[in-house]
Amino acid sequence: MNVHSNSPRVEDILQRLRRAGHRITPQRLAILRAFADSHSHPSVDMVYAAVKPNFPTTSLATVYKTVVLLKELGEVMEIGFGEGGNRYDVRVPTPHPHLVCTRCRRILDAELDALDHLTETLAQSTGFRILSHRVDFYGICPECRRKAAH
Amino acid sequence: MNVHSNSPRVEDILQRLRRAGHRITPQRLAILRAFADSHSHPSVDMVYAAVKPNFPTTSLATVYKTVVLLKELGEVMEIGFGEGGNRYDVRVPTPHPHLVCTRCRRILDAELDALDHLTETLAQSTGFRILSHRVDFYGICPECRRKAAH
DNA sequence: TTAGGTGCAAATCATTTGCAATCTC
DNA sequence: GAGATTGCAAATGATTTGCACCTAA
Repeated sequence: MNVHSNSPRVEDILQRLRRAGHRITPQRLAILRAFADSHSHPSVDMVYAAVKPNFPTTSLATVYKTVVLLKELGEVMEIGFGEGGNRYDVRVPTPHPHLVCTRCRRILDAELDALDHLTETLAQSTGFRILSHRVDFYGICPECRRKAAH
Repeated sequence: MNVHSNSPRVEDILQRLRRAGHRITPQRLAILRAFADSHSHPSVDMVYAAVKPNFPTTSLATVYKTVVLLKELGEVMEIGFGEGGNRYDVRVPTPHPHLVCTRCRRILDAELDALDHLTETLAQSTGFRILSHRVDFYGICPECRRKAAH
């Protein structure tokens, strides 16, 4: 992705930012691009590291503030991890299952059609009004398994 | 539960502590009891608060150190929460689904027989070796729903 | 022009750690 | 008595906040 074109997802967010009365600063644009370009689920530090080379004056605090803003607008979903900081999903900012490799720390999206049905069953049997979920599977990704086998 | 008898779960853990060469200090005993007595999934602060009245000299650091020890021994499972600290499960210290009330912060265990089958399907379709999971449903518990309806 | 945004540095909050004093085995 | 454990206080690491300066609209 070159520096002068935005992905549809970035344009999308930019539009909503403007509509909500927020300003498009060069820092924000760079942070948005870093988020959208990241095919994994980046941490704040990863985004910061990706932004700094193109925009050396950007501060970590600004990345954090931008993340807060994007969370408020629902454009980013936070996945809480104890170690090494939270990770974020800009591509699919709604609850969905993840596959987390505990070796390389990569996070992949997973398909699990059965989940909706499961949620409903659980709601009925417990009386809970279920509004959201967090479904993460931890293990070793195919790549790391291959490496481990020499 | 009075101060002089231990639940089977506490006796269980005490035995394994001794067997692993760890000492049974009064602080540890009090912390273990607080963990086991708590029918919800307590945070370190909750355990600390429960221990202090009976054992005023106990320090937070000791509670933390005991938690580390219990985690290492597999007697306690940590459930990571960003806000307000992690929560712990001593009763069922292996991965299982939870129902989390976002209003009263209560955490309940859930039954979900379908999960094992689901995990296996996911492992096959993705090539991941799945070793663990974290399945949490967030919502409003029956009690909080009742209160909300006057 | 002027609110909103940035960046520094200091403040938080949960958790960990170093270490001398104190206990359990 | 020896080595593990405690408890204080200081260190850590992620995140937040206060505030003077800056800049997009």
